[in-house]
Amino acid sequence: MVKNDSEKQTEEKIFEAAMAVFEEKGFAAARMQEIADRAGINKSLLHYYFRSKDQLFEVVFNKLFEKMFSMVIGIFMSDKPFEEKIREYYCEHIRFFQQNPMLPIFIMSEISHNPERLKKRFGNIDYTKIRDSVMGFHAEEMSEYGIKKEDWVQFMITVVSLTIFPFAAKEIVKMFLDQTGYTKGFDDFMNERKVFASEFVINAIKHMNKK
Amino acid sequence: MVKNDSEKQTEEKIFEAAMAVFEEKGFAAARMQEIADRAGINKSLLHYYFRSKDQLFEVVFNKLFEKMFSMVIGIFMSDKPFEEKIREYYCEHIRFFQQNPMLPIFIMSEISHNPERLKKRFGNIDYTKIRDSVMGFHAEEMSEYGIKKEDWVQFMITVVSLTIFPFAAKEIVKMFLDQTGYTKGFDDFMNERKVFASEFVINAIKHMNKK
DNA sequence: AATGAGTTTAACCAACTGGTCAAAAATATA
DNA sequence: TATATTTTTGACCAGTTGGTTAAACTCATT
Repeated sequence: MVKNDSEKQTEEKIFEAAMAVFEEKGFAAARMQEIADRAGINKSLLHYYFRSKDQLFEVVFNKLFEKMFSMVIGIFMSDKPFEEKIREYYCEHIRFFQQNPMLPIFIMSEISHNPERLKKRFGNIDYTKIRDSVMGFHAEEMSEYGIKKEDWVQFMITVVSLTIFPFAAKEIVKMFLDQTGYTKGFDDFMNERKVFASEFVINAIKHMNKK
Repeated sequence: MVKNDSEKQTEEKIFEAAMAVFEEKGFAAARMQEIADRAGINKSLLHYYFRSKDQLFEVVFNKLFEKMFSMVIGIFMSDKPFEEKIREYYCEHIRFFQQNPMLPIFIMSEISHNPERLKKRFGNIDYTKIRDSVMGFHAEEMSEYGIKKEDWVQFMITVVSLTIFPFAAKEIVKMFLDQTGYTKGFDDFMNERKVFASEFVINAIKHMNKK
């Protein structure tokens, strides 16, 4: 099978349309016809390039999961000083999700409705290396800040929660902002959150051993 | 129309089955036939009691949203000392979601896929009273802990994030626990989180004004 | 120009899905 | 018991959905 330019173009068009529709509607509510329409091609062509809806979804899901995953664990892979790292992370992290606001809810929703997909994805990959590098790397800082080793995962989940949740619950937060008379919009709120979350986390860990 | 016992029984059976199916599958993937099966009745009977799928879903959604909402803002309505309040909140909050693990992702997913539902629900309700009582009530504590008034919403979102996110991303967290060699299960992790989250938040706010 | 492999399309299909309806069963009313 | 009312059911329907297929089109190679 010789892949020429036009094929790659078509496949990409389909893939991008599929990403958009799946992310927007979720698997169950997504329609193959709509994907075809947005890609500007015939519906049969979807099945020509990707055999079935499930198969197309799987490719899309893996791509988007990778996108999200690498962003989320990015912080724990950098080698800057801890506090600087935190500030920089929240800054980048929030900026990224401002451009991909539906990504968190899409990933979480699809996984919770079909956990097998996650297991299938991660079953054959060995994350020992990443884990060790991440955990080993931060060992000094952990003890320096008084975070016990067994609380390491708690801490990571905590850091991540502060940005992902507001995006996942974006509409609820927006309503809340309205109700409380916040005049600026969601984006401004999240921009302010870059600083708030950083300072909050840094304050918390600075005094963990001074209980 | 005289409502006798059997009617109420049937209606309730339908309602509970609908709650279960909708919460488990989400609106788009939920099937009226499955709801009927779980309720142990004929499918036509669904339409007899609740005209359409949309209507049945709306009732279920409102019920579940109320359930979640009252739990989430519960903390901000109590009159105990701040730190005690925080500890108690995380304890109850996590215990509650351990019994309703799908609730957060269901609410967030459905709202993000159909924000109009939220607006419809809250459009005609005046939350000024709640807002004022909550915000007015905590005014002293806010200043005492050095939380600026404009950061109040940031703080609330932060507190709530720490428990809701791990449940919404339950499967991902579980995978993460496996990967990092955490031998105990998700429930144990969340039990430990009751303490971790409390101390984390308390540490953070204790030193907010001592920057 | 003829060939042939890869690409795109229109027409079509079987299964599913929410929803209807008239009849039957159950229950209340007289 | 006879009648009216409400509850429950099975059969059915129209629209939708993922997927198939055979024919048509494109285009490089000969």
